[in-house]
Amino acid sequence: MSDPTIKNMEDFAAVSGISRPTVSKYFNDPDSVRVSTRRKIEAALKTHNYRPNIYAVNQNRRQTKNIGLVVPNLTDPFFAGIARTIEGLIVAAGFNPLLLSSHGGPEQEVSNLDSLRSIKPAGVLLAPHGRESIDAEVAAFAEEVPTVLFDANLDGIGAAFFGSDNNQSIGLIVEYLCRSGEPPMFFEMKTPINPNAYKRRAAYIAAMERLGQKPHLIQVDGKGWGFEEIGFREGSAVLAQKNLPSDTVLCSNDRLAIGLLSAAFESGIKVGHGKDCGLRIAGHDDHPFSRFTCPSLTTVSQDYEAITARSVETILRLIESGQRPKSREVTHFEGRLIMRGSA
Amino acid sequence: MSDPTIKNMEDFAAVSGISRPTVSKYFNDPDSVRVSTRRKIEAALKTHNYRPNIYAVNQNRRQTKNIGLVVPNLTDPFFAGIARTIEGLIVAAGFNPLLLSSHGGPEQEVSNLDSLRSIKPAGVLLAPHGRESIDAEVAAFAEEVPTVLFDANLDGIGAAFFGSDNNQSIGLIVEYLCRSGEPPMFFEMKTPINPNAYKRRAAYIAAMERLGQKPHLIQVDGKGWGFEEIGFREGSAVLAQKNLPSDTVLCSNDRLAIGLLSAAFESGIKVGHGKDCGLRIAGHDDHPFSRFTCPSLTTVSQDYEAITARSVETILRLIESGQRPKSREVTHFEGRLIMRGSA
DNA sequence: CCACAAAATTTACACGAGTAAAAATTTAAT
DNA sequence: ATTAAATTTTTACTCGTGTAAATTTTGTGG
Repeated sequence: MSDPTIKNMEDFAAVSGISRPTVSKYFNDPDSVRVSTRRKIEAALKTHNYRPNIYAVNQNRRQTKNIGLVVPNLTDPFFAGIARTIEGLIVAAGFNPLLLSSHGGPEQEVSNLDSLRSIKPAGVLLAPHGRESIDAEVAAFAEEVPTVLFDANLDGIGAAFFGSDNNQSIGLIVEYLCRSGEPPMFFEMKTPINPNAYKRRAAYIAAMERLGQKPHLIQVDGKGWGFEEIGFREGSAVLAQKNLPSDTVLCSNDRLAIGLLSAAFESGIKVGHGKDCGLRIAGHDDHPFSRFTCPSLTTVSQDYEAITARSVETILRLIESGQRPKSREVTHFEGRLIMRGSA
Repeated sequence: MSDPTIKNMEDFAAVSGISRPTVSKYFNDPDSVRVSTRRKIEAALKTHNYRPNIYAVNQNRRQTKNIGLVVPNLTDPFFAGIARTIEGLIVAAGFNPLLLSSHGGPEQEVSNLDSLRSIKPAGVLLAPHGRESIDAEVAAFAEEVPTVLFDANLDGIGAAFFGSDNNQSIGLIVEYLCRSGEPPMFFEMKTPINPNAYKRRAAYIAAMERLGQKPHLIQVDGKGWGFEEIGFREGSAVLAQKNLPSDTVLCSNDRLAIGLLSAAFESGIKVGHGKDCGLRIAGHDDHPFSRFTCPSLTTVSQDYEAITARSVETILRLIESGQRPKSREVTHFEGRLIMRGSA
């Protein structure tokens, strides 16, 4: 199987009885050679187990087959799931995904983009942190490399954006909560790390006002990605004060809600929409674990199939066409209400 | 900043006033050149923003600076956390981590190793699925590339293994559960996907017998990595039958426990060690979310700092020495009991 | 069998470095 | 200033593949 005599394409071409340039052509597109020669090559491939040296290939190709994929935090199952899906789509398209996580924060996002630069990717899919401080660097990168943003938008940066319609999704759940009980307060971090959080805050306020309700923001301290911890710690403090204007809490995301759920449990407050419940809690994102909280979490699911599919399609089209799109496409997909036990 | 006139090391050497071979030397080890020339190069670097072409570099270097990191499933926050830690250590050592997840199962593990082959990594850290069907392929890979296994051991494969002492950790929690209430039943999948599960099963039986208790295995159906779902679905069925020999359940891992916790909640069974509780549930792994379940989950934490640190150290030493170790090092780290609300 | 198009071969150069050997230069020590 | 040691420069070759141009071979239709 492994043939130490075959060190390069030259050797392999020899044993397969085909000239090297034709073999090279075959590896770039098996269908570009005559079937008879293709069969010869593939026969030789079976006995001799050769593969082109990736580094030599990429040094000479005008374009690599690499597509970078940068997510803000792989430790968050939401992004892990998205990454997995996107990776699959990229592989299916015959490209090579390169997964990077910016869990270190915006600085690491920049450093990730820098790593990608040396890989010379054909394109990049980026879910940005969205800090003003680094937006300029992201913009510069997107000028050099075809880049599609997803999850979080940065105005005017990248060739396209695909994400959720926070306005619609938050509106959806606010309406549901108002219809089915007391109007919700909004539980969030004072200075959220996730750019969508700001949109959700605004969407909450807008929805409440649309419904003739007075918005009530509960903005807690805490930084970083330890949302459950923050939701728990700060939630415990919030629940301790007894003069809250509502018994319903809409959390900026499911992970905060999971922490708050835990805080309520520890505080002996029963959560749910039963008569004996003292608190309703809802989230946003339909986090993989939110089906299994106690009680299960009412939330809004993002249409991440659409987001991933369209993002990949777009970057592939961009790569194939080899040119910038005339206009920047911005698409927000609608969320779906997921009613469960907690609200 | 970006200088279109500088296309390669030749050009850069020209503007920095240093010869190309010396510049090359600098990039391979900045300390290998005289300080005066280093300063010249670094000055030029600031104005001209050049970096060596990775593909050309790797084509000619005897060794790449790439270290592959393969985990069974990045969607599992436990592995996501480990991957993050290991990535940091690899970067700190001046290497370039390449993260791959085998969520597709053993077949994808093989395909991941195959992808790594073309990257020609200096070394690989692998947390294997451990299916007999593919062990041979993993073994073959480990013969070609310096490989260290972690999390799950495969007999005799790879240069070293670092993982948890399931025997100790399961013994620990079984003893605790026996001491503090009814002896536990063991809740697990009939045919687990995770190789550690088999060790834990055996460890449970051994611990129970050591304590003079009769082991009771609850082996449920289900396949794949949807542990919470399996724990919930099958757990609901188990909890429905009222003639269980014990009110205490030790789950093979935390994610199953999370599902079971959810099942208990839905069934109206209160979980915990209070007098009014009908069920105690414990897990294993100290999953990032298990602090926030309701009630919080009693479990055993793996010493994953030690596992990650030693794994990285070992692969680095292996790479540096450039030779196979005389003997295969196998190290099991002890777990720590994490007592919380659920048991 | 001929003509013609399609595909393969031959030849040759390019890519962007690593690296080795000999010659020239700089540095530090005497 | 002299000398030896340490660096740098010069020169030249290597790695493995992409790719282009000219030439030859193969396959197809009439």
